[in-house]
Amino acid sequence: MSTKNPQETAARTGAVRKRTGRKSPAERHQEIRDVAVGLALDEGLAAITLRRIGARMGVASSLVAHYEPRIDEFVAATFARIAGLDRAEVESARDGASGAGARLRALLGSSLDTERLAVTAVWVEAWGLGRRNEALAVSVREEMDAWQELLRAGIQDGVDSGLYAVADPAAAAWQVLGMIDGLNAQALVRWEGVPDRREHFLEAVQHLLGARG
Amino acid sequence: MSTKNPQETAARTGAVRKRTGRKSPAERHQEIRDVAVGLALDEGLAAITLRRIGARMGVASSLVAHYEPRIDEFVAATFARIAGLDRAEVESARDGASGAGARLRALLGSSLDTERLAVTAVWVEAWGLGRRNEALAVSVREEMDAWQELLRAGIQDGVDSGLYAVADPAAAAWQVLGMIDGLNAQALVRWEGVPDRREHFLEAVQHLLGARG
DNA sequence: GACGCAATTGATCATGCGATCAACAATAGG
DNA sequence: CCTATTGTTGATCGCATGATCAATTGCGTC
Repeated sequence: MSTKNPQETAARTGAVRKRTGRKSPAERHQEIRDVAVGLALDEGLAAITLRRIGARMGVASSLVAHYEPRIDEFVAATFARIAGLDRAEVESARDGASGAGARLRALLGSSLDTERLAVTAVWVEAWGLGRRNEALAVSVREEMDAWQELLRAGIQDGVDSGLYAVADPAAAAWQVLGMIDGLNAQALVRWEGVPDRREHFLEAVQHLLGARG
Repeated sequence: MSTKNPQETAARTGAVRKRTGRKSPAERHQEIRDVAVGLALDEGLAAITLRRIGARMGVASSLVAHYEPRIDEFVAATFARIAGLDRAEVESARDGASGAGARLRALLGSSLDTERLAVTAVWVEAWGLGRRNEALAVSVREEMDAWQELLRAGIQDGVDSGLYAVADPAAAAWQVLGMIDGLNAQALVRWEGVPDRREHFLEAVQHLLGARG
């Protein structure tokens, strides 16, 4: 870039940027990313198209293409963003508790929160779409790894505290992750008629981890 | 139908039906259904389009449309067929064992069979597509209900035999189904690096059902 | 062996997709 | 104030989808 960023000049001159109209590249790019996240949460990953995003933000589809030239990778990036933010929320729920046992329970409990339904829908769609979008498949695997590590660390803490007796925390983490994904996917289709989801789940995990007492 | 079925006449006259060329409506319709199942297993539910099916069986897409006028319902029906056939296989595995405990183990074990990967892919895609295909969503719910009933009956048998102590077999069945779906979906993305899937799963279920001993 | 029913085809319409590019216009910098 | 940069548009291409329909042709029946 040989010219200075318009925003820098605006800041220097104290000019007020019009909210409508032309925006700085960084601003516009971020707006596109944000709109894509909202669109995916509202209508699914499949709704992420140049035209739908452009329409939602009142802009030509070609402008979206200008900032995101390869839609496949943009879909993958949007999935990663949604999954990452969601995971951060779950981590934050965990950090609200103290003690290895309570922390793991908070983690597991919030992972089954029905508020996460929209996110689960995105996950399920990503599993299916990953079949034909390699970039997305990569993002899905990375995000699953991150979740497994999150669970593994929580389980390991419990083992270190003498709460659990489990030979292979990593394997147990995969097992628990599978249960979380399955139960959430199930809730996506029928959230009714399956009482005590969390209760039974936590109990099953306790057994799985060989909880003492 | 005022005219007799061509096949009846062919049978009477002993004529040999040409494999290529014109076929009886029932024959053609069945062929279309079969091709759709194969296509979905090979390339996913999303591959079920008038043109893809027509191309695979060397026929005009309009002929497929003639027999299956609403593609959404045809996708739903194809999913139901795949899921139903798969479930029948799992039931058959169960019936190869005797005794409530062995039968349930056979059921659960075959449900995690890696040979079912293609079917799992169809399930995952159905969960996602069901969001915009109501007929498919209905089929998915029906098939999930059938699975839950399958598991519930197996668990109930165990309870009746005094093998398990579980207060609510129906709720336990949902729980186990969630675990099956989650672990299978997981295997779809990464079948490697997750050892002892079946082993740990069966163990977790034993605990969940309050197995004696 | 001719007739007529209906299985099958091919063409066509409207829609939506990603991608591309010349042209336009808003804005920063001199 | 004027110019150069560049954010932005609108048009267009090629492709795929579901749907529809008149025309064709294979085949059973009389």
